Amino acid sequence: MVLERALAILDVLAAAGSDLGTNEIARRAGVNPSSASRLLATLARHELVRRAAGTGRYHLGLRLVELGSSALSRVDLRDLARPRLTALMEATGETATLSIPGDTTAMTLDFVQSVSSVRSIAEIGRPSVPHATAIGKVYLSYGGRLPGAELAACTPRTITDRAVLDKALAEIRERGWAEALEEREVGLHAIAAPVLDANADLVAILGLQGPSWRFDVRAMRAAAPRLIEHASALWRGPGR
Amino acid sequence: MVLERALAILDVLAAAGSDLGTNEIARRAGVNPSSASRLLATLARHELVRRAAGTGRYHLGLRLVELGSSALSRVDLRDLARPRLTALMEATGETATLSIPGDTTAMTLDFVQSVSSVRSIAEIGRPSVPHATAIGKVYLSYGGRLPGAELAACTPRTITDRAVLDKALAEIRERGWAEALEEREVGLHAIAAPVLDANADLVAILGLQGPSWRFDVRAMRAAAPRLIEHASALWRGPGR
DNA sequence: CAGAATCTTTGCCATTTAGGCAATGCTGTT
DNA sequence: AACAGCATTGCCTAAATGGCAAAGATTCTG
Repeated sequence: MVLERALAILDVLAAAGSDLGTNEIARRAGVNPSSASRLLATLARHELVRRAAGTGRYHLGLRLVELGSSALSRVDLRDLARPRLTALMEATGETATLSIPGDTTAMTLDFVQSVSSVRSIAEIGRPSVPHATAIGKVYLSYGGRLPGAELAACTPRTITDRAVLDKALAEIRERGWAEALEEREVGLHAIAAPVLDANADLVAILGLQGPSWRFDVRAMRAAAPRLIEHASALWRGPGR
Repeated sequence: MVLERALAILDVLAAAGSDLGTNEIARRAGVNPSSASRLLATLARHELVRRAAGTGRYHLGLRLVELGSSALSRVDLRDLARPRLTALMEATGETATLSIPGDTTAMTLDFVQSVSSVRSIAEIGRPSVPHATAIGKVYLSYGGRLPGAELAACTPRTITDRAVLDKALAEIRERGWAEALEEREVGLHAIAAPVLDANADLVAILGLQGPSWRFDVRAMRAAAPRLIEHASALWRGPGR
């Protein structure tokens, strides 16, 4: 039970943009201030959180950077995928991403940013919105479960109907790649393709994303075969 | 108490190179297997750890990547330092690093890798050995505390005598930069300089490192003024 | 292929520990 | 200067924990 609370506190701090005080944390995490105080003291002792020198407010600690980095480094997939991400970015001019499936969503592991001055941003450690992104739809198509029943609308074009989504997922399985047209963010287009292992289990997802005016439907369709090629080659990749 | 155990488990998993089973984790973390089993179940529920599909063994989970990334992003110092790291790397040809001080050591936040084929490796989220690295010595010189009394020898050239170290630290404070000559790793030379805020508190550390045959004492001395310049300019940097 | 040896999980129970309340000491604001 | 909000600490009860032991599952070995 204490773990849950500690986790809630960490989540609150992760979600907060700025440093927070004990009471504020307690309120947002739904725990008693006294519990928060004690938990924070323990967390601080292990540097999972850190209090700012002057204000006494808390933010996430460096130990988490260490643990996160350790969780990342386990996945040597990144080393294998790096050259492919670069190749994809150079071929299309758009940002290429590598994600891996988790229990509830897929998460960005690595990316190669577009060199264009107008580029779409990617961030390591950012989870996908399963039903509203190309990566997320690949995740759902190949075994990912959708926890909640309701589909939140991120933009006017987000798929919010379960039946429509299921149909799209089936299509993706057939075609081998997914697209998302301004479904998570207005002005952002993306495609994604699964990396499957010998058992046809989903081990990773390659994605491409760019501004909708440049990375339009034609560009997406044109890039898809190359994306699929790299994705399917990734598993067989060097040494594996 | 449960938090400590959970942390111990995470540490074990972070340290382990490969996935581990419940018993093995319990043994290494010094907890009862039954406790480990229950703790792991809780941790897995929150995706702090994840069990491999086939084997049932555990490794660190993606949530940690998210939290670590969140802890990192808080520090917009990276954005400020990026161009300086690049400039330093281009001027010297060696790997430039940005670290920030924690409670017990300094940690690498960002780096720009040398373009030379022979380059020294850097890694985000790696803590410094305080007494055996240039970065660590800057950390100690400007307020960092040294927890343990004993100084472990990483190489034959590591400073293991407390008095010698104290003298070196005093010198660093005077001179404004630190050096490490194969003290953490044979064949690796490094220098580092503090980034101080208005109160002369240590907010970050810039470092340069390279192979000893190329980044020799002369090259280090030559690079030092430029490093100091960037480090002291960083705090005043754009917008701040 | 069978027996053995681990490994993993779960029920059980005494003990420890956590969590809420309330009180105290602080900090910063009007 | 008074006050409101914040952070911390005793205290006590209730609940979660951790060790033991046993059962189920899996793997190794002969």
